[in-house]
Amino acid sequence: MVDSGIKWRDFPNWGEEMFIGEFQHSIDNKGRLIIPSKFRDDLGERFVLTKGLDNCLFVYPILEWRNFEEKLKTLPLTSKDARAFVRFFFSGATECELDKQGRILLPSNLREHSKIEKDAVIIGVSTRVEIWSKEEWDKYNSDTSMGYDAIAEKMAQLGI
Amino acid sequence: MVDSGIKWRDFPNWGEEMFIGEFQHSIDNKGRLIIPSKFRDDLGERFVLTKGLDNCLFVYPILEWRNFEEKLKTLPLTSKDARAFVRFFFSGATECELDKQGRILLPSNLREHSKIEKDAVIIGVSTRVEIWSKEEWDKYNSDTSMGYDAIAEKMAQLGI
DNA sequence: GTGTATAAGTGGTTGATAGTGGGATAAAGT
DNA sequence: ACTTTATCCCACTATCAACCACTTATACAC
Repeated sequence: MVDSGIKWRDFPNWGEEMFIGEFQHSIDNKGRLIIPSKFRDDLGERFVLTKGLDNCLFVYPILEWRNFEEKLKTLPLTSKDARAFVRFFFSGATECELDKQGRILLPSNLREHSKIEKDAVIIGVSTRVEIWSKEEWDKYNSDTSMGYDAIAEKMAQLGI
Repeated sequence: MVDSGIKWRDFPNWGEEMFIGEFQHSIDNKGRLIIPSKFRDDLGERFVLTKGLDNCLFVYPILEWRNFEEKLKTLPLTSKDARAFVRFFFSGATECELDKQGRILLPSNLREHSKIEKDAVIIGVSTRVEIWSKEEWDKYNSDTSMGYDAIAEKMAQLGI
């Protein structure tokens, strides 16, 4: 087989990327945040950052986002809830690009939403990456930390 | 990542413009408002500005507006609500153009409708752009912000 | 282990562009 | 004609993106 020079990872979200792991980085004084190198290939050159649930930020590869967009577009303009839902995600989204050092610039509205002051935690969650303020992440983990028994029970319920 | 020369726009499903993001600008003393540069290309030189729902203004690229018009036309003339809905959008509509610095002049009836005094928030919402008074946007977000549980539920419904 | 090479992470500088304000000019309304 | 409103153009400033230099961490050979 001739090597075209094109690798599967040149197609963001092509294969079965799965984001895993937890990384800690801090925001520099210009609002830039490093994306861990483990995630860079699978996110691609450009990806979408949006407001997420529980005060974190979601990072989606472009194709994943387009998929999401298409679904949002089908919601009716006449429903008040739908308008709020759609506004939340679209207004909270930014397309971003890595600089040559593998960083992105966090827009101020997203920084506010995620309450990130200085230290951030970046975690891989299956098809997306999430960005948390360290404080919020710690709080979340202590608040919702189920004991291992509880986790095991939940897993059993889900048939794992 | 190695640049394979393959760009995202080479993929199908690129075409349609999608507005995303949140920007904040103020109206100058001549009543002019900056349209964020990210939106300018997709809006084109001339576009349609009209009254929107929830006390904001809608901005549609010409093509999207025609689309929207077609949908409005299909509404039954026999329904009182439908007639009001149609009048609302048509009567508020103005075609406008950017000046060379990328600004528009807000007609006074629309300025009144949106209650914009000084600070405005411009957000991308899928196929349209919305213009809010900062006060109204903040109020909207605190009043109607759906809880994360509600958002999560909606996401689940959409299969995201 | 130690030393070296490579990659990842950090910080600052600079040039380009977007945003902002205002004066001059033109068009429109009275 | 005169006032008002809108458009054009220029100058200034803030912000962002590209670039460069350096430090720290990781991988690998010996």
